[in-house]
Amino acid sequence: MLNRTKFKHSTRDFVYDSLRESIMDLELPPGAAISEKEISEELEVSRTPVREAFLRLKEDELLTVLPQRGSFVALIDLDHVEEARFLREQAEAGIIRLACEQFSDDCLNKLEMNVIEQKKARDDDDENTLYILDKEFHRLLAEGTDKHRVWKTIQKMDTHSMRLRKLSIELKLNWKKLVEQHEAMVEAIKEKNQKKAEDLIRAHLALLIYDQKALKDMYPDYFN
Amino acid sequence: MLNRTKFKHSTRDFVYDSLRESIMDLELPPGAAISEKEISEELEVSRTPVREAFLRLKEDELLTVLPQRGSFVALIDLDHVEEARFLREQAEAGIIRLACEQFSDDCLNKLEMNVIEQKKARDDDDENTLYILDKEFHRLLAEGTDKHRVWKTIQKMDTHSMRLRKLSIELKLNWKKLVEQHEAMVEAIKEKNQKKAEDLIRAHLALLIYDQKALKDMYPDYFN
DNA sequence: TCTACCACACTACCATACAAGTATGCTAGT
DNA sequence: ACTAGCATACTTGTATGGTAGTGTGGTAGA
Repeated sequence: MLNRTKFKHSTRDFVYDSLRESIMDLELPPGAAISEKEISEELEVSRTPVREAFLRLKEDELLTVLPQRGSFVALIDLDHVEEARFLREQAEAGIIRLACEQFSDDCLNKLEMNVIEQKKARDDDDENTLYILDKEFHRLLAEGTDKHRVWKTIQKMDTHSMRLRKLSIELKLNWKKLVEQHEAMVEAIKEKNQKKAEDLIRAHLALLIYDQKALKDMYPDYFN
Repeated sequence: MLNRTKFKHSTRDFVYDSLRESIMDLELPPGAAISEKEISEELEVSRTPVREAFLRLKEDELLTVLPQRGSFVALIDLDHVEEARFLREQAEAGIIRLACEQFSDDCLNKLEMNVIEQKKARDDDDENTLYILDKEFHRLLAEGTDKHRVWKTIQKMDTHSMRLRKLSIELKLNWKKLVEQHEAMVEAIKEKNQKKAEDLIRAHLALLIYDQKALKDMYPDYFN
């Protein structure tokens, strides 16, 4: 559980971050009923900031609010997952083409450093670090091409997909291949080979389509 | 001014829609200071739904909230405008490629009907209708490829761009060319020619980069 | 005249009270 | 036994009071 005092932000943000984290960790599973009052007592704040956090989560499609009835953690929507993946693929394809044109040496360096760390983590079988570095790699691409908001938008849509992934504990991503792909992308950017870079990143993101059907059979109550 | 009774939705939505419309129409110009109390008195509702509407507008980057100081209509951010256009271009390029693969006859019909109406409006010099039909055309592409959320996301990012456009009263879009492009796109989809369709829509969206510098010089206070 | 300080008005933030809609289970009547 | 209907305990929606932080203008003092 998060600690309120750790946040320099508002109570509202504290509640929002707490709930979002709980939902993402599936500590609050899809379909779970939560009420403003219950959460406010649990976090020892009043209903107002809780309510405001609820509204934000509703905007994020992470909470379904039924007036006078109750609020429920949103079920995982596979259409949502696919749309998020689709938008991400299109956006990142465009971003990496831009990167080939305008990436600064500084940005390129950061990217290369990141890949080096990825290799290290891969050799250490440190999947957690790899997960973080992978995310960071794509963020660097977006930041380096001045597409901060695009990145934020993509991340915001990626929530259902992230929960799906969390669901699949046994999911064994092929990290070796992922790291190689990242390395190849950096090469393509250095060569300013737009076509190659775009093809690489599209293939890369296609790997994120893992077996949804099996998961849906295993946890039918979590899907809509 | 909107009328509250027209809304079957909540007071919160009424306030949100009212404010959003005012901001988009530049009735509330960029930089304008508004307060919860002021709006609540104006719309004759309590501060709570106003506050909740403020928070949503903040999420949309349409309102800058400074705690204990005040809330201000967000200045137009040209970086924001470009990022929105960029994301839209990437997304719609992907969508139209999909449309070439999987568009149903029904969707294609709707699209053709839309273009016919566009031609009529063009011949009548009815720019307002053309504006709506243009928007509808792109929405049909997204809906027909089951990318409703992608469309919603793009629209949500398009707010700064829409205000910029509103600012340029004298902006004379070349509707004749736009309609022809739309027609050509439908042709490309019918031919299932992905490359042609994609090239067309990218060129189409590039037309939306109009003279930002002149506008910024004309209304320096509206930009950041 | 200039400056330091303070009172005041204003803000958004949070807590709480009340209103209104909904689901559920008990009870009275058949 | 069964059902209609109401009491009740929930829910979210709205209203309002109080708190703490911020900017400003006036004033007292040098």
